[in-house]
Amino acid sequence: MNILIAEDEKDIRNLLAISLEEKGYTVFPAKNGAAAWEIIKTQEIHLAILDVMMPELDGFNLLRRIREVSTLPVIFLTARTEDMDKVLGLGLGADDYLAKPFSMNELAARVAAQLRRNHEYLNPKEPETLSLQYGELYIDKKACCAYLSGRLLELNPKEYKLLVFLMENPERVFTKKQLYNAVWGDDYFYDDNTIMVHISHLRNKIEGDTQSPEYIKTIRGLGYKLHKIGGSR
Amino acid sequence: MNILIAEDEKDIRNLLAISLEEKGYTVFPAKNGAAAWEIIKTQEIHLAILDVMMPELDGFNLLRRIREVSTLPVIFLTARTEDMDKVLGLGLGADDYLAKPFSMNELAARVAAQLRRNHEYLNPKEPETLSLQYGELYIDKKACCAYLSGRLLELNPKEYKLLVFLMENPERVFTKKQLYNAVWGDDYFYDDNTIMVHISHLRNKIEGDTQSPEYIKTIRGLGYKLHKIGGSR
DNA sequence: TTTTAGTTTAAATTTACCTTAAATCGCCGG
DNA sequence: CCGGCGATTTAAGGTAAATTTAAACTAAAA
Repeated sequence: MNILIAEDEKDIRNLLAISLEEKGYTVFPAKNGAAAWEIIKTQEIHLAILDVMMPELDGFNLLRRIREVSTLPVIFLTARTEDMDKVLGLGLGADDYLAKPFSMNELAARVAAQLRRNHEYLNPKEPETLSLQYGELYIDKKACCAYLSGRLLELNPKEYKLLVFLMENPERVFTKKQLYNAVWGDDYFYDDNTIMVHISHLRNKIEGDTQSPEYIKTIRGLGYKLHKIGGSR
Repeated sequence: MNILIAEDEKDIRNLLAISLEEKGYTVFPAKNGAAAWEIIKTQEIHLAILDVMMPELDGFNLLRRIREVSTLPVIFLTARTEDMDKVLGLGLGADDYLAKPFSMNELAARVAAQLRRNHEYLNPKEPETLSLQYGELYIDKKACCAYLSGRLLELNPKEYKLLVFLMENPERVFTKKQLYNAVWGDDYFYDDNTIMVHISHLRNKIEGDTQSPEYIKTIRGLGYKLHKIGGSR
């Protein structure tokens, strides 16, 4: 895995580089945004760590440029909380951010999380299962159709995606945010309520009794999961 | 939180000790590496601040020795930049470093960051176990389900988190405050009673006889622990 | 015995969730 | 460019469950 580090302070840059190399990553250090951009154009980079404030080309504008051509995962570093708000506010598509001072453990964890996430995204589930089944539910992915007890369900696109995602990962609890991420693709305009309404709609179409759902279970305080068939509770 | 300070210069050592004690930490000062090592072996230390140059046993070798037995967070202090490079170059696993002279605020921030980080999950090296087992208790973290003797337990979110935390650290005594921080997060207003009530609820669900609990033991004056199976008291 | 620490229960409060309806968005045809 | 339609989001009110508070009780230490 190749990681780009754009950071103007030498000590921090070295600390980051060495720590990440220890973890087995290949590191490409850059001392300003312009140098970073050169590296991105010429190397295959899998994740970028950008300082917000840098000479030549600052983190914001570098990210903007990156986003014009790719969805490379980007983690922002910043010393000031106002910058943080700005990162979020601009909605430029930073995948994560970290306030200085931070610990190497923390950074390493975030890096691993981003790479893992991106990896899952790039290699979504084994050689494409084209149909899914769970109890009386059946999905034909080629035709994008869902059936309940052999009868076609009229699902809207979001409802369909939600159901597919849950059926691909049965028994596993997802937070609303995770579901939003999986179905909508990002989490910038995320709102709890949206997910809840869609879950409600979906239940109305697949559950016999929405009061005690057979398929989509609520795990209070956590999220939802596709529930084991025949299980209690 | 217990912090070890290994620093040979008396003035600096005292300054550090006093400042950190002011912030509410318990400080264990040592005037050389050998003394520090004795403290580490006998006390429960949560973070170590090591000077690089010390008589008897220098910071590098002390860290090496520490790393053979634990993942204790370590912050290095050094006056010379060459030492800094050495800290990094050796890849010994220092979590952070600080160049002298430094501000107390800076150090306090780094200390807090390390402790926070370490507290979030006590075993950052473990590749997160997805299931936990202890006696007749079993937890499936992916599905967020707890079972007793194969039967599903209906736990509330806080009860669930509490049980997970205890099962991830069996045999270790936690104060009520530590448990509270682990489950609720550090920055909520803490109240003894809350923890006690939740422990009570949890016991009602997992203990056959709440009068002589088999799993969650009370250690009077200290806190609670997940008790060794079959052990007495 | 007195004091302190822990347990338990029930009531009060807060939070999270569900549902419905209305508002908004985005696309297609006229 | 406009109107209409389906899909999606926002908003509000209701409800149930989880959490906290409070108080009475019990056991252990001093």
